[in-house]
Amino acid sequence: MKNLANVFKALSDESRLRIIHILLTSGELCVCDIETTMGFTQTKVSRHLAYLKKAELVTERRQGLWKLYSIAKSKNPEYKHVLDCVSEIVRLQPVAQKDAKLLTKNIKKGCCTTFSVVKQTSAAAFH
Amino acid sequence: MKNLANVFKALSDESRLRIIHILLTSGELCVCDIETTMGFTQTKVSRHLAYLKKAELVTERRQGLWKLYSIAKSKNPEYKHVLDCVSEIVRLQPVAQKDAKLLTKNIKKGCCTTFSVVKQTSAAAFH
DNA sequence: AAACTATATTCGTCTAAGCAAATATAGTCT
DNA sequence: AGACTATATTTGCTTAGACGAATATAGTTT
Repeated sequence: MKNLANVFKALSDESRLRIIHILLTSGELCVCDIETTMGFTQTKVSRHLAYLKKAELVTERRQGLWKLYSIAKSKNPEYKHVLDCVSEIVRLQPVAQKDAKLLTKNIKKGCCTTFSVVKQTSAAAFH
Repeated sequence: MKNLANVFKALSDESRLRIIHILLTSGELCVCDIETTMGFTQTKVSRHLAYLKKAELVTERRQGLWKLYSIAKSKNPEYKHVLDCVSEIVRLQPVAQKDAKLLTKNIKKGCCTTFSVVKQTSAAAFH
């Protein structure tokens, strides 16, 4: 129960809801992509991601110099259900739609240029 | 979006989740029933109910000396959906099941004796 | 090794919110 | 009106958390 309360606490902040939304729509992102998309400072994004990770809503993997964050797959189907509800709601919010647009624009022009290269290289390496 | 964050903030406390759960299972309760069921002080229950009311998760109506609280019907179907998910999850928590047992016991033996009478009388008055 | 880059953590400050004890309010009953 | 009862609010205290600025860490490149 306490755990459930903690999950909601993690969701009780507009910045974190927006981060969750863009991670849901994009799959996986590095910190600086989130920074530029949301117009937040590095500290702020990093702190919120740490909070989400602690609540086990998000996981991270290292890719060279970058850390790639994505939505955590919960073992608990109930939590997954809640997360789905949340994303349904968040998706409809005006700020979230603005974020989504900015995100695709950033990705198209390669906001994280250096990383894009790495990404392609490493993706190629898997084949 | 801020509103959504506020809803989650209201859900981010174990005491409030328990209150929501017993309101979901019981329909409508006065403050002292919640007090005795949960073993909380009057101040504590009242404060949390005020918080839930502010978040529009709960409504209240006066019945003589008592105030009866119940889960608010949201106009927004999305929120209702979230609430449903929440109750599904909360229902499975051990504390919630203990609460549920205590609640039925309290209601059976008429924890709010004076009110039970009023309730019957007023119920009778409707026919 | 040293410079560099992406991300994390610490520090100092401010606000929100949790709690119990005490007090206030609003209905009810005599 | 005055005693009484259920609920709400205030007070004083303590802790969590949000923020930016500064600093630390860890991996990379030369």
